[in-house]
Amino acid sequence: MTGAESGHGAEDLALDRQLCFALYAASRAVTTLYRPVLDALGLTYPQYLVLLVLWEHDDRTVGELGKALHLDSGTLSPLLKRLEAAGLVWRRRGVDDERSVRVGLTGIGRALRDRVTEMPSRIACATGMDPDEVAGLRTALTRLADRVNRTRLEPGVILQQRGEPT
Amino acid sequence: MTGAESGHGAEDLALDRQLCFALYAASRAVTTLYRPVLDALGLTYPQYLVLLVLWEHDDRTVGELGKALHLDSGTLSPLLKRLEAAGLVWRRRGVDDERSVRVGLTGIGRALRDRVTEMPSRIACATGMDPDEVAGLRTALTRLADRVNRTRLEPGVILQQRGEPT
DNA sequence: CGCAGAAAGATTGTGCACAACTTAATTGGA
DNA sequence: TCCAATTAAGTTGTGCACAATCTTTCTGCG
Repeated sequence: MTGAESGHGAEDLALDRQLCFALYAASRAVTTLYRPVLDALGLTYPQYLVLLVLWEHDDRTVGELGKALHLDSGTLSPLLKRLEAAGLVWRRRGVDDERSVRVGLTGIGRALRDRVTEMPSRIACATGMDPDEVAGLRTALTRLADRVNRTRLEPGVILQQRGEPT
Repeated sequence: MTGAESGHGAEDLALDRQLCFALYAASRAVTTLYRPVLDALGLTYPQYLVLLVLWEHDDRTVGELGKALHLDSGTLSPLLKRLEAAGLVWRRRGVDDERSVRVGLTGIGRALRDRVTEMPSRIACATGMDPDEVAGLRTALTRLADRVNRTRLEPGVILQQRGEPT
């Protein structure tokens, strides 16, 4: 004991002990890994994620894209405009509901898929983990995100919310 | 088999199978978890990370902070200016080397530490994971980031680099 | 019908990340 | 000694993230 300690949480604030920093650093590292490949395709990483969603299922609203990616229109609207300007997607107002905007792939956008089909295996190789490890880590992260997204911390108190939608 | 498949990577491009997206989503989810608490302190999440480093070891150069956080001066310079403007840190040119800028905590910056000592346990609680799980995930992420940071993907070829500094 | 409230996107403003470039200080030879 | 190369920060420009706000459209209910 070197001096006054408050009795808890004394040295748990070390950067290397924070799960949050490990997540933040790993996420940026993996994004950096994608960068040279995506640069060659004229894509940013978030743009690539949008294309992943559209390659799975075309012609979706901005809101549906946002739900899949956990992004709001403040992020997606300008991003989609850039994808449209690049000729990869089209955007048009919904016919039945003029409030919504539907987004879909152009021929160029659809064709781009063939240029990234090897990315997952290349990334997997770069991680140095075997497929089971990767799947396990992915599952753990997804469960963590799901759990955390149902929790709100008040500035002074811990609150758990929304165990079920009732 | 529904049609022509290139023989590999056919449907591995589903968003929910991407480790990169799980990382990206989990990282943003945890940052969002911190936000209300940090907002009350007038801090952003990257600013909080800088303070974590300084609370561990005061009076460091911008480069040292960058190495700890994997951030460059383009990110840190304006961030540190804002922390300085908020009265939490000081900045001054190095005495021996006028190129470097040393950064340290003010009394206010140091005192702020007492207001976040409970964050790690609150976050741990919000994750719904026991301490061993959290530690295991943190270790896996750190190893992943280390491994990935030693790898460069060429637009068409996989290159492994820097096994050891020789 | 008429209108209050809700819903879907778009816009605005702040603060990262990161690449590319600039400036200033230092270092290491020839 | 001198100067080319290196190093440390800072600056500039682009593109996310996200909060707050705004506009347009739709829905429900009197």
